[in-house]
Amino acid sequence: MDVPLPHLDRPFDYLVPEALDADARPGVRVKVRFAGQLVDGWLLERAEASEHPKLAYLEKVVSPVPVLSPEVARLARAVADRYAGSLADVLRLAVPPRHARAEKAVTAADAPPSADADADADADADADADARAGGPAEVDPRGWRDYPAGPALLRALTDGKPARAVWSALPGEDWADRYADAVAATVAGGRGAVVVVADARDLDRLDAALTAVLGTGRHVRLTAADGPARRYRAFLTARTGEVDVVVGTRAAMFAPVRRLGLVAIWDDGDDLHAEPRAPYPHARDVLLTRAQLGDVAALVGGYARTAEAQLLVETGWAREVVADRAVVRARTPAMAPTGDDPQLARDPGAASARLPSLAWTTARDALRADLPVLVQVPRRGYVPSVACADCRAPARCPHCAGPLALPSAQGTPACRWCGRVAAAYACPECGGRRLRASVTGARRTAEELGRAFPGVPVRTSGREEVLAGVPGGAGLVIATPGAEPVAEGGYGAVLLLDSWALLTRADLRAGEEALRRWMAAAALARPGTAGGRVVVVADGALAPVQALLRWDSAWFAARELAERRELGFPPAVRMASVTGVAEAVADLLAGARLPGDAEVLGPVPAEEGRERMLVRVPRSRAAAMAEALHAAAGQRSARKAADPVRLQVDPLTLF
DNA sequence: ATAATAACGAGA
DNA sequence: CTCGTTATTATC
Repeated sequence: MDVPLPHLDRPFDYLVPEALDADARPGVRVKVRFAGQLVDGWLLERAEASEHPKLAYLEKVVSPVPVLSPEVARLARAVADRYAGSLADVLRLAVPPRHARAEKAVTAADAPPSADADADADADADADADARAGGPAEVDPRGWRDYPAGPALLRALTDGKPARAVWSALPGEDWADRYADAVAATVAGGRGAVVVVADARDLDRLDAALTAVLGTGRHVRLTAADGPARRYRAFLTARTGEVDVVVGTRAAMFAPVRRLGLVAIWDDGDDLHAEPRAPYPHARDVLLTRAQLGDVAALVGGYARTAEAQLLVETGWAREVVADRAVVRARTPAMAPTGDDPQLARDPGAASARLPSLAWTTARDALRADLPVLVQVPRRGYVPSVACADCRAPARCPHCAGPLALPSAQGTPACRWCGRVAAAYACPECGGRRLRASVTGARRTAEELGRAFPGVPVRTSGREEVLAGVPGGAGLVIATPGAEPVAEGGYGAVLLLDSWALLTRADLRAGEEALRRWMAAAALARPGTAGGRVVVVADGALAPVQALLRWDSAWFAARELAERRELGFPPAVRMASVTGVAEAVADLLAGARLPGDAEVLGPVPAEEGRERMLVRVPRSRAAAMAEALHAAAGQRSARKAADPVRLQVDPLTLF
């Protein structure tokens, strides 16, 4: 039933009229009379009989296309259960809104949707038989040879084995090519694949890599950004079994793929992988659930490793695929931190750009060698910098003249470049002591750096315009995190300027996120042996900085996970947040039959007028907690409690 | 939203 | 005890 009310989150039986008998197959959208009105629903299965005494008739079948595959139906139920949500909410995410014209186009071109699209088991058996007969040829492992476990992973994919890998990509790695290899290996074994990436740029890159390996017509891209018609069309192409490889952003995580053999996610730490609509599932977890339910291989990869991925490794659920230290060392650019740089601003050029001296000389040297330089700066609005409230002069660090910024509304201003706290700031222009927030984005930084290096072309890549790539040759590229273009031949230097802003965020994942962004940028530099250098403006003693310098995010993730175990934070435990007005939150928790070892923490203030409580249980109690919260939400919705409560399991931010 | 149903209380 | 009204709850 396509109603989000939690107390109606169960199947209902209907009679099928003679006229609809042929169309009324599992997976079709239907309309039924429910509580007096017509509502949308899903036909989950046909049955001979019903327990229910008086049944109503199905009103109509919206479309004879069984858009909901059995595998996805099962997955959606599991995801709803994990996230204390309703099946209807998950199905809304899993099946894109119907687009009649697109449907007509696909089903007309295709043979009418046949039942054997769902004959997954039989097809699997065939594929397995092929594999045993020594049929599918091994695909060339190419770059996977750099990782000792790589070739075996590809072999397992071709053999249709449910291998599970956590992959730490080397700097400079062409991850899209490696994912294309993994997909090709799966396809060679007669199975399909679903690959999820964070944004459109990553998708374009993966799409191109797949086209190079598989040719055209073997895969389809599925993303909400392509618009409703194209999205639905792509969805149907997969659903009808016309293609069995789907790549996309998180909208693709539920993509129906015939004979699914591999689910993969790239850069699972990117917060774009978290679905913002109820029940807020994370693409990584949806894909892993899918792998678990279906005997499907899973690949979780990134330059940086998340604590969640580390947990997969430590519990033995997945195997790590990492390069040997010698290979890592050979591929890593020369890295240097510049925390307390005594040389600061002595150089006239550095002074004009207000850059730490090491950053400036590194950039200068790369430009002289006719190599491009990447400068990573904070996203506009991400961390507001501050100006004098009286004369509007930008507030500068008394030590290094870097921009001051406020970590939060009530925080003390500190320098974004050297990290020093400016507790007793006084404006050098007018002596004012009050500060106001202002914004210094990538553009401003670009102007300043452009002046420091006259005659060098300056490009910016950020929110408004994201560059996919830049040519080799001397040039400055100013990019916000996640928008760094790939440089032909690699960057000669990468400067990471937003360390302070990243590291001081009051967030459980601040360190992990900083490392993730640094590694994503540093990965675009040439190896140290080819002159590539990375300067991170941060204290070299900090753990995330250490991890970057050694290119060892596995070490950092293990440390991070250990810390979260100690503190009792996800993913070491399962948490749920309950958000709403105070009475509603209290009401829901009072009605929830939580497992005995559940801890209720809070309240912490949330958006205006609301508060947030956290429920924490050991991972073994996760299902029971979700069930209890969902049931409690059901009780509330059944008695039409006025104030809504938002339930989030493993919310991305905890504070 | 709406209909069935339980609960309640006043009057016979 | 019955009838009429109101709260409750299930909705095929």
